Amino acid sequence: MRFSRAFIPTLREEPSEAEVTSHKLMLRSGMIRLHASGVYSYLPLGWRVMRKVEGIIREEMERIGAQEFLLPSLSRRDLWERTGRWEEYGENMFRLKDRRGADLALAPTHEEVFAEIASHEIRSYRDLPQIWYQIGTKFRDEARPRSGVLRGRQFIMKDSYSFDTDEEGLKRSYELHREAYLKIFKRCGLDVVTVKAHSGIMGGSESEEFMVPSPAGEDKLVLCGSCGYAANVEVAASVPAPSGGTSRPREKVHTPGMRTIEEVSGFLGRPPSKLMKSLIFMAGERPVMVLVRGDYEVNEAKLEGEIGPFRPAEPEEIERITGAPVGFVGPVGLEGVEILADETIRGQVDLATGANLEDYHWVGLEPERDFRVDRYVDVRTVREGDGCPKCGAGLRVLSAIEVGHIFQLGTKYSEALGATYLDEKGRAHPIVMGSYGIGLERIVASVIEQHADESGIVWPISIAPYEIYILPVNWSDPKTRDAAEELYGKLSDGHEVLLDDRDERAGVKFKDADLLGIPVRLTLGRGLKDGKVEVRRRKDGRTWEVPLEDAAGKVEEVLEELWNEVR
RNA sequence: CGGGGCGUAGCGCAGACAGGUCAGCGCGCCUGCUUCGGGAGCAGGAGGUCCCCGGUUCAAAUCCGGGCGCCCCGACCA
Repeated sequence: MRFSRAFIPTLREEPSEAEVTSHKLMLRSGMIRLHASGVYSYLPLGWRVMRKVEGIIREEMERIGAQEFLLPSLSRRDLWERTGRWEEYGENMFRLKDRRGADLALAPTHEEVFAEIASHEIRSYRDLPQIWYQIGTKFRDEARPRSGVLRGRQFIMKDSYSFDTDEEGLKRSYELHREAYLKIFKRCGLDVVTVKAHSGIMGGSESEEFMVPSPAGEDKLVLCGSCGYAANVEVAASVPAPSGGTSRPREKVHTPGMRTIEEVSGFLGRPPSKLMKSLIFMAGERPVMVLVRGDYEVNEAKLEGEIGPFRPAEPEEIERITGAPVGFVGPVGLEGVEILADETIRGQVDLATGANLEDYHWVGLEPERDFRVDRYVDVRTVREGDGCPKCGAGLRVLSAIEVGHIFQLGTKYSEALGATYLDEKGRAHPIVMGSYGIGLERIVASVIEQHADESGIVWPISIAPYEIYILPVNWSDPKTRDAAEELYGKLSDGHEVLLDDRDERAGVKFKDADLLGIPVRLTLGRGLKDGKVEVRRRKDGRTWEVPLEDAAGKVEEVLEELWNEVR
């Protein structure tokens, strides 16, 4: 491609709308433009990268025997009602009506649609297993799109679905995906961490996420540096830091206006770890009190696992249930409400919490001695420095981007949609399903987050929009031009080459070349009078002066090394 | 959905909380000359419904009301 004819609208200044590195660079390099909040147009350069990623994914999916489909984005209401997700997805699903008033959704994912096909077409155990996939557009009306392409309302995903006769088969399909995913990320030049995850609205048992550590990420990842334990903070366990204290009789103290942990802690002169948070949640109509040590937060994903869907109680409800206003509630003497205590409360002495009386707190509390605990559970959010649940070493908490998620769904969808098969004895069983997703633009953005410097993007060779950037310093000089044209012709046979034939100053070309992040640059400039050209590697700036006639060979050599890094 | 910020030329911004002499700056774009290995210099030039609608006023980018859009924090989220 000749730069003079290419549509690559680079920006020399940072667009004010962008915050994170990948977003800024994707705009500046002319990969994308905003169309609406969370909705982007892919310009040629950006689309080239997306297609490279798509190609890698497709190869690895085909390698595990997956077959490509293309399913519709418009989806019938009744299908989603049969699995309960028409309701469950709520505001996050784009909905529309056709001219007859029939309800349709823009599909946010395709479990239902694939499962429905399976329900119609798969009849016998002989038809199984199957792995089906597609690469297509998903729609989710996110409450807050952000970080450019990282959380969009319209995005491209590779989603696949496995269909097996039993759990054992599911595990095999799941493992195939896990390995394929690791290859895909490796080939895209991404370092990922695999973590245990929360299944959420997808349902099912086992689920793992593929995370790219990055400050731009929205997820929190818990990592043990010594044994390798890794989990999403939504499900991570830990050994809490000890809090000490000595047993004493309980005592009611006057704490006028002291409601928050900070206020009570300061007023009573005791650390938050010697306080106890007493929180009221509503699981449907049923109130539940949750107790957790004052220096920890309740983890909503974990709590949902214990009590099902819930919401925090309203202030009026809290007062009705405990007789005290928010900030002064506690478990002592509380009847008719289930009391769950986080493990951080077990065996504690001298805790302080609300006395169910305005302006009063208890101190010196001990669980079971002073208040009832119906169940001990793990519902706290892990903190940096907590002990690893496996080896006890200190845990780290990092931000990360979720680039892939794999689920062992089981029979949730097949049962709801009647997707069954007949076994050898003619008995019907629900098909056992798995579902597996990779976000394409998240891969692209993550790669930029991991591979960029002050000057711009540093593409891994495998997904670079072009492999070689030929930079003739002075395009109006005939000798330079001839040499550039010759190399362009030679290298274009087998490679994707961008020839900067613009009549621009050298500085402009260098800046653009760095910004675009093409892995290998070939500069034709002052050395040319001695028959020399310069080969430069984008990632580390290493350069080689070589005779013009050896240039193509040297480029091939550098490219080969770059390819070796992503194989 | 709560909180905050913003919307003026293609991009980045000033002007507004003192209404008029306020349609501005830098970059980019076009023309010419010079320059030519890290976002050139000089000269000339094009380009704007000041987000939209309504109101106040002799007069509105500026004040008031309503709306739309974008970004950030939080809630939310496979």
